Amino acid sequence: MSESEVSSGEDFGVCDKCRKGRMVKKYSSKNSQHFLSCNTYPVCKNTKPYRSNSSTNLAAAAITIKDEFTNLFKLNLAPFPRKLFILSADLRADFPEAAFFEQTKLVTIKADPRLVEIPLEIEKIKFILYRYIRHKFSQYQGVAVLTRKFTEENFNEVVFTELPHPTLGNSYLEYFHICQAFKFALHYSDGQFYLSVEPTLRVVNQMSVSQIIQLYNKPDLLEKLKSQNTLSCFYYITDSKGVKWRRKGVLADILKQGEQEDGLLPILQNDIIPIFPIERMQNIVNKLVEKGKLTYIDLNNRLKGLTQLKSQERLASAIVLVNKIAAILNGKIDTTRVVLEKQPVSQNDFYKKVTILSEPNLRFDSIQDSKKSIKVKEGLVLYGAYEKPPKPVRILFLHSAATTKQARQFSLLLQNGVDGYYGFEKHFHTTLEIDCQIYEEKDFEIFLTRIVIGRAEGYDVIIYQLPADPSFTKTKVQAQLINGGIVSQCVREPTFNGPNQFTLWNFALDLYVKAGYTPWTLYPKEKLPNVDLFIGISYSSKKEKAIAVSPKLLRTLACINVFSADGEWQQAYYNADTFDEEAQYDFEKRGQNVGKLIRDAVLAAQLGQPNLKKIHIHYNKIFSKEEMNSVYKAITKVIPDAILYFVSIADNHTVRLFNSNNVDAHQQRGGGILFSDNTLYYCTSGYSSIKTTVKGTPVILRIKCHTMPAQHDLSMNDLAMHMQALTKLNYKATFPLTTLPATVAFPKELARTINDFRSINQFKNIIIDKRLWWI
DNA sequence: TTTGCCAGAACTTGACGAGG
DNA sequence: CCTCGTCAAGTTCTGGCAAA
Repeated sequence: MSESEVSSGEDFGVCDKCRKGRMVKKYSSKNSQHFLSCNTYPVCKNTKPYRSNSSTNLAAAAITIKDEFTNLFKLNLAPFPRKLFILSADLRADFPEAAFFEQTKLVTIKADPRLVEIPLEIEKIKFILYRYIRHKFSQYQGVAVLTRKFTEENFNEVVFTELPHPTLGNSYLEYFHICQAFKFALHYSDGQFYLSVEPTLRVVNQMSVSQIIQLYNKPDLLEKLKSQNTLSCFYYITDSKGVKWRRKGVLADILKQGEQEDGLLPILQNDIIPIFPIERMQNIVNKLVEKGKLTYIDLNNRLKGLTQLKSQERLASAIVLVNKIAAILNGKIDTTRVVLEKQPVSQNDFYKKVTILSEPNLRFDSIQDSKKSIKVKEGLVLYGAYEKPPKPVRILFLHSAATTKQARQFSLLLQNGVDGYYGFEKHFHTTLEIDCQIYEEKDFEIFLTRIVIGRAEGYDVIIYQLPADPSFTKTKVQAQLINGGIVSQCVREPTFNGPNQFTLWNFALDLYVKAGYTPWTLYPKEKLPNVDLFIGISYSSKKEKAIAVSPKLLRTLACINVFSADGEWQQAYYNADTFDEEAQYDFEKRGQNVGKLIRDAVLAAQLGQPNLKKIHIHYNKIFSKEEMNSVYKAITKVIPDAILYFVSIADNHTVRLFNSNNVDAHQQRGGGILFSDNTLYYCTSGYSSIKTTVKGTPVILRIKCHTMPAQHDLSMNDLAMHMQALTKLNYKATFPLTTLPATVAFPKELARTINDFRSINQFKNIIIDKRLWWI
């Protein structure tokens, strides 16, 4: 070491050589680089290369961003394609740029008299662009195209191996390649294409073959590979155009071709990238540690810490990636110039922005409408529940003999409260009576049967602790009880063993709701605009658990309605339909069934609300045309002038919203953007006046709406208000809000529960009105 | 199975094209 | 017409943490 080193004073942990000194960052003027060295120098001469932690890189990459922005980046096409053409096979050679469309329909943007013209469709152009981007990536040197799951060769994701991870930093790269992968999606809004970039962490163990040989300390890789039956490898091949392609199945190829005459493998060693599962990586690390080759890294632990990227980091990663993509992408698809802007799009750039909506009030008394609050717990504490039943809620608590003490204690706490939970009566204005009953393990079955036969006379809800025998599952017991008309709540021993106030709160609310009472409703004076009735539907599919040779795929359609009587909102009706290949309902004919089911819901709602007209149907997926037509047909039979709003609500897309003015650049609850006349991105789960903690980056909802008939007093702002309100109707927890509105969350759960019952052959048509028995 | 919210992984379906 | 592979998109499961 020369004298020209300058210590920066930063600490980089204990020296792994002498275990006495600390590693510090120093600057060498000789090679103008930073490096790490032990501060006991010259006693200990340990040095390490200094790799700048990526967070600083990312900060530098974070270009100036506007107040409110998204993870969308403008993709400009100039001139904007006006026409699309089909490229026939015999003309392929004349259009080399179109070669990458080979696996799909051959479509090119270039105009040429020899080409067959097809109508312009945005979806088609999006498809072409998507292909183009992937194609470009695969050509770019230094960019490895990896797969979504690292065991197959899909060209779905692109990984920049040289990019360090913001949290792990570079040091990790010495032993594993921590790859920053991302998902991207193309969007089209108002004449403009956007690319959304979502970074996701992928850990891949990529080692060159020479490293493997070193690792196993054996030169005979071939033999080694032969013994690794499950080893899954990628390798690169170079095609005639000099393009590097990633291919799977190196093992098969090697075994097929064998060693070549010169003793070399048929594939260059450096082109092989073996991929191990994490468990295996961990073993390798352990071995290296034993050999003293590296300090121990608890990979799983490190990964756990990485699972939640805050908005700021997430966006910074995205920007780094977009810069890379832009460098690769900017160019031409024939005559159309493609340019990706590196600046994230501001929310103002969209056709319309949804400003933060105020938090709707909830009503906590069915008689006096002055008893309102925006917070659930506050409202319950101050005013009690919406319904205040005159008779006590009666519970039967079944528990094992071993947990008698804890169960009794739990019951007392539920009744009398602890910390911030003040007891059942204080909050719901109804007493809670709990009878504890001990069961012997071997008698549980008999016990259960006896309760079902007796119809649990005198009890509103049964709480049960599952016996140790694993054949009794929650699903099984719940099904048996509900088939006998008994509403139940399962509880685990750790839950009632020393519960905290939150547990008690949620549990008490659960009992109150399951006993059949409404804890709160929306505030009637803040009537939701343009809606008379909400209906939520959801499908669930699940493989039958039967031992049968070919288990059937079970599908269930559940339907909930939430309707208004004089502006007050409550869940009031549910129904579920099951599909069976042979039986009454065939999934293939779901288009018809969904119509029938929703018509029933409308008829039920009409009893309390004769002048139904505007009906919103919420769904977690995209509606098919068939479904919409079927529903429209069925409902207009009952209400000829009905206006239907088909609202699909998705939370599994790649678009995120940010706001640089907030902590971590998160988007608050209540904000959103209008993407088009009928598409809204809206945040329901960020920080708000009633939510003080947020983890990771808030997931936002994508709300698409179609109306039938196509007439329009449709305002997406109204839909945003609906979401804001409906996310507060979750009667499962006193947590003030949920991401998904109750209209979607409840049917989802109902459909799943019923499917669970069906998968163990415990399904009957359950008719228990006005009880949310499945939550 | 107190709950929900972020995550990731593994799985499935449905649409579609290629090829027999 | 059928089968199979590919790809996009959806579902289900699990973990860790915090909730007023």
